[in-house]
Amino acid sequence: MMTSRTWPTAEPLDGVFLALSDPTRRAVIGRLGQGGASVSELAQPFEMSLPAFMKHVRVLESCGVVRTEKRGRVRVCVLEGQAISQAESWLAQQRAAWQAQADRLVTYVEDEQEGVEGDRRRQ
Amino acid sequence: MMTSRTWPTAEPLDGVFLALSDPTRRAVIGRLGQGGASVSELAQPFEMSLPAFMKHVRVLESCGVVRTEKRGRVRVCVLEGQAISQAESWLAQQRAAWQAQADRLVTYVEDEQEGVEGDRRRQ
DNA sequence: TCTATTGTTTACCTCAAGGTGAAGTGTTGT
DNA sequence: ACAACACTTCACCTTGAGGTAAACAATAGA
Repeated sequence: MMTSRTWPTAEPLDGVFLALSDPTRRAVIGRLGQGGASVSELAQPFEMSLPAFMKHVRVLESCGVVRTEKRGRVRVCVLEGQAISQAESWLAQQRAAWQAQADRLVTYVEDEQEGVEGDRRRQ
Repeated sequence: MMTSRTWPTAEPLDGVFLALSDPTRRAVIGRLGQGGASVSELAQPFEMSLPAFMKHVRVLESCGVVRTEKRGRVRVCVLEGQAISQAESWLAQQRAAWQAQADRLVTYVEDEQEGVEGDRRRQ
């Protein structure tokens, strides 16, 4: 229940990745990649009540993936590239570290293999 | 309550991003970037019961981010690069689309601005 | 063989996520 | 003025995520 934790809860990436974990919200992001849109415009493809859909918008907004602004009675939503970029570069870093380590492993195994082959030749 | 949905629930990315939304699990991924480790080795830095930690491992495993294997009494965990790569490229795609559209917008505004300046010159 | 180590299972708790319907608020267009 | 529109708020429900404690394997090492 997170009574005591080594790191402060709710780091920025928590929210971004949580937001990305829902297909509705990923679809919204995809749509907003083509340009801004109103809430009802965004909601149109989904079989879901408006209040439910608004929650998704709020989730996207509160983690900084989407910025919204009220113009008259319509709320306009636009993508905010920075949050997505941060998530992307975290992933890139992890993959790079993993790849580097995997390469070292392969090199090590190849060296071992050479050793074995050497032994075989020596037989 | 997801009684009816346009897309099938539980797409692969759902699980991966959900897994990434927890700081404990991100830390585990970071650790596994340096190479494989046993569960208790991984759990050591965390103030958390072992069963609780095992759940995190299972989450990482069931979405394909981590592969585990039982050797004797110890369960060895290793990173599986593919799942992370897929998440990464989804994000890269979204950012690219957003950037392309943002660039088009800037171009459009610049053209408008030139028009205005032209009008100003004509005054 | 006995004991410590390393998980694993079980039962349980709490809270937040994602959804609903119904009623309310503020704008816009006629 | 007033009807239609585009949210917004409210009260509520169900499920799953993340955590606990305690008891139960199964393997490794002395």
